[in-house]
Amino acid sequence: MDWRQVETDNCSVARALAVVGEKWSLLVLRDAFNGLRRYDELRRHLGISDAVLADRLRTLVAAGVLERRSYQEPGRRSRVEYLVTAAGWDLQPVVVGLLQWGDRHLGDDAGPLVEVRHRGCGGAVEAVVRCAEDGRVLTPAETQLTPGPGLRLRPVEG
Amino acid sequence: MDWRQVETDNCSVARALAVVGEKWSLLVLRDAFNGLRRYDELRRHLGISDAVLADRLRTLVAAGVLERRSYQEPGRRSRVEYLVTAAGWDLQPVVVGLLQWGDRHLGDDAGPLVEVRHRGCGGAVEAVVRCAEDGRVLTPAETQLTPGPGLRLRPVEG
DNA sequence: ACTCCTGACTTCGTCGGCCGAAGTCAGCTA
DNA sequence: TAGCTGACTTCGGCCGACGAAGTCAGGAGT
Repeated sequence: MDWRQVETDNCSVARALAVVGEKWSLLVLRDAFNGLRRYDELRRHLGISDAVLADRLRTLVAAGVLERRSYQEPGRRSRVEYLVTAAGWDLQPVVVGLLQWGDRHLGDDAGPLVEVRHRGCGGAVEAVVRCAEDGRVLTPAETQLTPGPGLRLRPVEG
Repeated sequence: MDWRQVETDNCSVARALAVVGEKWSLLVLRDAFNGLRRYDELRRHLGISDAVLADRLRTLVAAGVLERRSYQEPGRRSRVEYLVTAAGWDLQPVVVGLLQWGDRHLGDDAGPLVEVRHRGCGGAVEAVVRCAEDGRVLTPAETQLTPGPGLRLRPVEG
C-alpha cells in the first residue's frame, strides 16, 4: 500500500487530534485523570487562561471525553464538575504513552515526577502496542498497515 | 497524593507535548511511520505550508525523533530524507492509541481507513496500558499514581 | 557557458488563536 | 441588601499558522 496516494481526510489520527490535539487539551485530560474535577482547580493547576480552559472543556464535553455535571454539597450552592467518561479513559494509553516517552527521552537528573503503578501488584505500568490475538508486545517492524474499508485514493495530480 | 499540589513544570507529559504537541507534529510522524521520507512528499500529502513543515521537521530532528540525512541516487543530485529514529518509534503507542481512539469513537459509516496488523499472524494491533511485571492489560481503575523522585510541591498560595 | 528545472527550504502579509486582565451573572452568606 | 465566589465571557495585544512568493544550489539540456 502506497501511503502517498491515500486520502487522509477521514484519517482517525487526524480526527482524534481534532479533539485532543489542540494546545492544553491533553494536559486538561492528564489533570482530569489525576482527579481534578472543578473548573477553578484546573485553572489554577494548569496556569491556563479562562477563555482557553472554557473552550477546551466545551470541546472535550462535546466529544464525550468529559461529562459536565452539577453537584451540590449540603448548605452550599450548586457547582459544576467535569468527570472523565469511559470514552475519556480510552485515551489513557495516549497519555501514558506520552508520559513514558517524556520520561525516557526528555528526563532530567531529578528523575520522574510520578510513576504509574499496577495497584496492588505495584509493578510499573507501560503503554505498549500489542497483538490483540496472541497478546504479544510488538516492535514497529512486526506491525504493518493494511487497507481498511474506508480507504480512498487521491485523484491523480495533473 | 494530592495532584493539586504537584508542581508540573517538569511533568513528562508536558515535556513530550512540547516536542510533539504542536499542530501537525504527530501527523508528520504518522506519515513518517507510514514510509514517507522526503520533504516534498510530506508537504504534498499533508497539505501543510512550507514554513510550518520546515519548522516541525527542525523540531523533530532536534528532539531526536527524526534523523535528517542526505542521500544520492546515481546520476541524480543529492537530496534530503527524514528517517524515524529509535526514539521516534518509541512514540508508536501514542500514534496507534490516537488511531484506535479515533476509530472507536469518531468512526464513520465507511469504516476505518487502515488497520494495523501483526505482520505474519495477521491479528489486529492495539495500544494498551499494561503491567510491566505480570504483563496484564490494566483498566484505569487498576492503575495508580505514586510519587517519583522528581516530585516537588507547590509553594502555598497566599 | 548558459539557461532551465527541481528540491528544500525562507520570507512576507494576513488572519486566527492564545495571553492576561477585566467584566458578567447567579446563588449563597452575613 | 450588600458581599463573595464559581464559572464563565469579553477585550486588546501578540504569537503562530496560512498561502503565495522568493531564494539558492545542483544537475540536465543545448
